[in-house]
Amino acid sequence: MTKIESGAATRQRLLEAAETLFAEQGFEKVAVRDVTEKAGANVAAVNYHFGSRDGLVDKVIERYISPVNDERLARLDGLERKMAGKPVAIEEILEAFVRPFLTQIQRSELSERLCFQLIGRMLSDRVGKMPPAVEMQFQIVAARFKHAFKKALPEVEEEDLVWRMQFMAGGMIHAMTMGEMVQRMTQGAAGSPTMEKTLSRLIRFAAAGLRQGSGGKPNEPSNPSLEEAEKSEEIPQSEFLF
Amino acid sequence: MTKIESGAATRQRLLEAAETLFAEQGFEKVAVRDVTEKAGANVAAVNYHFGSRDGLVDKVIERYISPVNDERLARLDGLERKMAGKPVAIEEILEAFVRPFLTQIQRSELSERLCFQLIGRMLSDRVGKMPPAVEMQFQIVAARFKHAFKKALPEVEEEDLVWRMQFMAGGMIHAMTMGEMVQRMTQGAAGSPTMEKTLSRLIRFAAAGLRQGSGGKPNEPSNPSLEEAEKSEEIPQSEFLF
DNA sequence: GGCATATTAAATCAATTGTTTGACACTCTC
DNA sequence: GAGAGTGTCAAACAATTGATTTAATATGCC
Repeated sequence: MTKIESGAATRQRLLEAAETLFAEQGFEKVAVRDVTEKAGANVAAVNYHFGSRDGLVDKVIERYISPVNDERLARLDGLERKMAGKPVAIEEILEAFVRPFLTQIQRSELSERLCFQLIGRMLSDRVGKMPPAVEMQFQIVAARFKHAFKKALPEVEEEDLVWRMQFMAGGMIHAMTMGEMVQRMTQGAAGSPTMEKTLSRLIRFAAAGLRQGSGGKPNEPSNPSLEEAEKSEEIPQSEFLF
Repeated sequence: MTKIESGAATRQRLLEAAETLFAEQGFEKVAVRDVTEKAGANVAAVNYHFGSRDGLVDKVIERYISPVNDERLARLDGLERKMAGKPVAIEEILEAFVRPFLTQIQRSELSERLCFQLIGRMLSDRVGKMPPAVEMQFQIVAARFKHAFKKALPEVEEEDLVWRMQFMAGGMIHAMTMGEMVQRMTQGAAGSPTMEKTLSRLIRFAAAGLRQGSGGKPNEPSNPSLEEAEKSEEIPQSEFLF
């Protein structure tokens, strides 16, 4: 009687239940039983379908982040092809970097608010614990966008640029994470004109911070004797992540 | 024999052990037993000294955040007194907002890296779960700094300003949280000239983002019919937190 | 129909969790 | 030196955790 729905149905219900619960309570606090109960499945279902609790978490993350990173790269590809060697405008790079999240939010079955929170949690709580495939995606994304920014801002030295990108990413993540803010942002019902406005606000903010007075003098003398000491010592693998 | 050290000694050891463990593993993952074991105390010690596990967490947070907020307000007081009614420069407001964290890092017994991570975790994982006293501090800090920024940027409308401050805070928090980055940042041994440099980088980035082309035209028309609909509907308590 | 496979349900496991208890030791006061 | 007050300790508690096992049941292929 209860088995009319065969195969992937339960798996799908588990994923959706997990997404909601993870968004609401975080990845750590929700128990396997909470997920299976909400999904109307058995406790063993998670372990059967995903191998383990961590397997479920990884799948949820992958389903949400991978399309975003794909779209990021696709958009950047398009921009660079369009410019044919010329540097892409900073605002356009930023849009290619951030807008895919809005695409994902529209694609998701979750409410905007929950979807925001879910992605925000992924980007803040799960740094360094992403599934390997996603981790590799981030590497590529980071490298590609750094390259694009470097081309658009040739006068900014690399270390500076990396930090500015880091601040930019932080602003983006923080805007997603903050519950109150998100609510305020997503109150505007359906099409979310407020979400668009927030996106453009973020882009303007980050663009200004990235170029910092367009030209940008070499950014203060600063004694290079001390800080450059062990520059290329560690900094092994991951460029950085976001 | 083992009881020579009376009273507050164990309490102190518990706090220090907890700080280290929380910094390394996060507030959720470390068990009471981990703390007591590292502190060389009994399992019951945490409940005896702090009432509960949450009590310990709150105390750790309070010890680290309260002095920061106090210094923030004191610095802003000083700046405003100095300017005697005139608006304070954005860079100075930002420094009053961020530098107290560096002060706290120097004050702490933790290594710079761990201290950074600990504060970063507080600001990202524990939003909305701060102890009441700290929560109230944040209210005041947010209001005071918003007022100062508003005065320094009279042409920026309030909602815009709030978002820009939010992005700024996000960049700051993210910079603290990112492990790799922090390591890279704090490699420069003792006096941490790199930390100073990072601070000034953050300030320059945020200042540029906050003012966005100095003057700043009213920031795109944008249809006000849709978004202003339910402006003063919710948004009850906390301004926002960081 | 019948067999192999996939999927569920119920019960159970072992481990870990935060917390509590009651006894014991120490310090200080009267 | 009796006794209150404060810390500490080993032990145990009840609850929850992720995971596994066992048997029953549905599904697909021949």
